[in-house]
Amino acid sequence: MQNLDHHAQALRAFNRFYTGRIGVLGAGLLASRFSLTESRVLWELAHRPGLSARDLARELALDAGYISRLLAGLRGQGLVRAQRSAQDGRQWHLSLSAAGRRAFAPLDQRSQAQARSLLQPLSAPQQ
Amino acid sequence: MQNLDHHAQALRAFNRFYTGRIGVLGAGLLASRFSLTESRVLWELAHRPGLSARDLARELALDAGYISRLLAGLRGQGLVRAQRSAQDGRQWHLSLSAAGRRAFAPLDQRSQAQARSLLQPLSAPQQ
DNA sequence: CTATTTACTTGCCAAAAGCAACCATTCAGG
DNA sequence: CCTGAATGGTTGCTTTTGGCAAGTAAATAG
Repeated sequence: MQNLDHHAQALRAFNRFYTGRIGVLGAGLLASRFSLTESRVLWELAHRPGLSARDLARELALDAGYISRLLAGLRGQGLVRAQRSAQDGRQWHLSLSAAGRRAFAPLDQRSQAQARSLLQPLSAPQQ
Repeated sequence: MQNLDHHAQALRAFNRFYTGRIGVLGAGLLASRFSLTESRVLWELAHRPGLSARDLARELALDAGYISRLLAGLRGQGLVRAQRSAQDGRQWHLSLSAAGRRAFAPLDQRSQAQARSLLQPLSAPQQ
């Protein structure tokens, strides 16, 4: 199921898990209308606008084709905007639209609220 | 499909995501013959023999039907044993066979121990 | 200018997992 | 003791998730 050449990225992802970003995402997700992976995409775009599809694929360790479809869906809902890169016409700089930010913001806030209780026990030695 | 189960579904998805990270990390080790969820099942049975299918479904936040199929597969491979409960003829007490322990031991040592410690804090506060 | 690489798309497919209907067993109330 | 509801598990079916490979357009190396 997973690709061997994603190894370095997987490690980065794991690091992010420890720094709390993934935990933050996960906590707030518990009331959203987005799928888990959609939320991960939205989170990335909310916090790092301008990423390309390929950046997302690497960052989230997902298949490029799958990302492409996800993004098509989010664009279709008017949540994500893409503008073609001036430097490289193959790339599209992605960002949340105003509607996307509106839709994602509550999710992110809920995340913050629960982040501590979720992440704190992680650092403690057991339980 | 809406309100009642949304929370549970999200939790399931989050759990998979959570463990998915760990799986990606230890991909080299875990990639062997077991899927991530199979590994979780094996871990539970390795450390808490005697659980029922329903216990597993709750513990791992997975669908009962899915668990049923997973277990059928593991039983079919001779890795898991089931004996009908004397107190309740509907239940089956599950445990690893000798072959199951042999097959799971290496995985357990490498990756699964930390997977468990990471998962632990999640189940209590979120549930 | 051509060949190759890169970013993304799309068709196809497999695995993962949920849902609902079902059977067998247990259990609770009359 | 019955009967109906709850519970544990199984099975048919479907959706979701995500990978792979082939294709297109754009960039870049030679």
